[in-house]
Amino acid sequence: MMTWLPRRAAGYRSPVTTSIALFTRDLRVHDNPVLHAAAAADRCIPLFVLDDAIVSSAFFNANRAAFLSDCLADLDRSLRDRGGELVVRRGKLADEVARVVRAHDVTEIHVAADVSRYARRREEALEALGADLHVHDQSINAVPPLSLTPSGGGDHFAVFTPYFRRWETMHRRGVLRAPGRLTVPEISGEAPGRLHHGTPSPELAAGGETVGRELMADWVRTGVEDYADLHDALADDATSHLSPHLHFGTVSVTELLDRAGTASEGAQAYTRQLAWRDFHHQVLAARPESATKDYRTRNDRWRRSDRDFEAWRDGRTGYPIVDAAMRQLDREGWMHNRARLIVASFLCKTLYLDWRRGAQHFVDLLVDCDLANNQMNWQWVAGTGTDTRPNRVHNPLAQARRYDPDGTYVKRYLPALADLAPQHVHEPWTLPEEERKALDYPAPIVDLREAADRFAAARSRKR
DNA sequence: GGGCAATTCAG
DNA sequence: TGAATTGCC
Repeated sequence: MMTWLPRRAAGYRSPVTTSIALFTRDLRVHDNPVLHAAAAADRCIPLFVLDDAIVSSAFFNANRAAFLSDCLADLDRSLRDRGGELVVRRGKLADEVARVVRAHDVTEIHVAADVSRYARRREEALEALGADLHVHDQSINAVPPLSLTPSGGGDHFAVFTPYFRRWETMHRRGVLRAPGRLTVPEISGEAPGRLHHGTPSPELAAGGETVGRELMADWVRTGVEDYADLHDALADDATSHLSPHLHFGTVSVTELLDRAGTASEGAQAYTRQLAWRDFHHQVLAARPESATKDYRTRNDRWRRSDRDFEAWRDGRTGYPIVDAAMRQLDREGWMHNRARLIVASFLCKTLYLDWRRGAQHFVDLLVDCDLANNQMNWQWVAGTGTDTRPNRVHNPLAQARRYDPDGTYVKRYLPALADLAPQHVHEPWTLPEEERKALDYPAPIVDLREAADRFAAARSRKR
């Protein structure tokens, strides 16, 4: 038998350093601590593993698969511009990384920190591969979950405002440059193919860092200053549309906060929204069971009506503001934030159906769907979350008149109502009999007065 | 400085 | 209504 030294035998030092930059939810070359550090090695392998565990989970969907495909293709182009490429593998993450480690004498693995159980296991598995593991600042939040606790004790904040006061005082790291040239060992040479995972929404936005950075640039230049005034105006759609980019890390939240600044009222309001994201992440990190269980139960005995749920899901409730929003979700894989609030409240408070069903439908369609934000916002609306006013009900008509006064938003997604005057568009049942019958639009499935009474009665009975 | 009541204020 | 902070001992 020939003498053969294991590569990682004690005392052995490879003459060259070879790193893996393992991309996770940071699919960008700018302001990426992982890539920045990994690129300092002699050779660097930018790697993304499409983990079977994620692809087969109930939290993956066709829209996120399509968006992710865009992200990987764009990342590959950016890396090729720098002399590198993106290596994409599919399978069990640790196995795939191990294969690359063995095949290319990898000496160091760089990855971003993350608090989810999945991510902690990933770290353990990477630790066992023999190369030095460098876990960098997490990229998902501006302030990492569980790094702030109330001064009076407790492992997390349960109310937003005191959290935000502390959040604002936290130091943020500086924004990192994209690496210049990369030296990647001879490896695969093939651009990542598209991932097929069902049919995406027809008007799904494109993904990728290039698109994300353009959106960010436009947003900080012309959008954010009006955010305070316009963020709830449904028809204007004057929100950033950056949520899927924040989810996949094609835009860095640290860079975004830096560039948005706090000069205008709009920038301050927007910063607050980004802090809500971190707030929800720290709630779910501390109470992971809140993804499926009431954070604070109100002992609701939710109705179980498939008929009502399906009418809501398919945009056939007879309330135009609700139905338009559900059509937007179907068409774009995205929904205006104010509309999310309205439809969620309609499901939980008006129809009195379980928030989990609604949350799961969002998970199934939203391109930006983030578990912590989705579940905790649903719980907030349902009154089982961190809202300190658990009985608050959003009246869909009041919301519609206030945030879509002339019905432009409703008409955009419900062409059947295109010719209605503003005073009828949100309540087509007020039209004269014949005109109403001529509309291809259903009658309301529920009476708001009765629904409010039902909710109040259910809540008072159970306290 | 720990523990408690009072106070403040919340998407 | 209840969480967080503040003020008091």
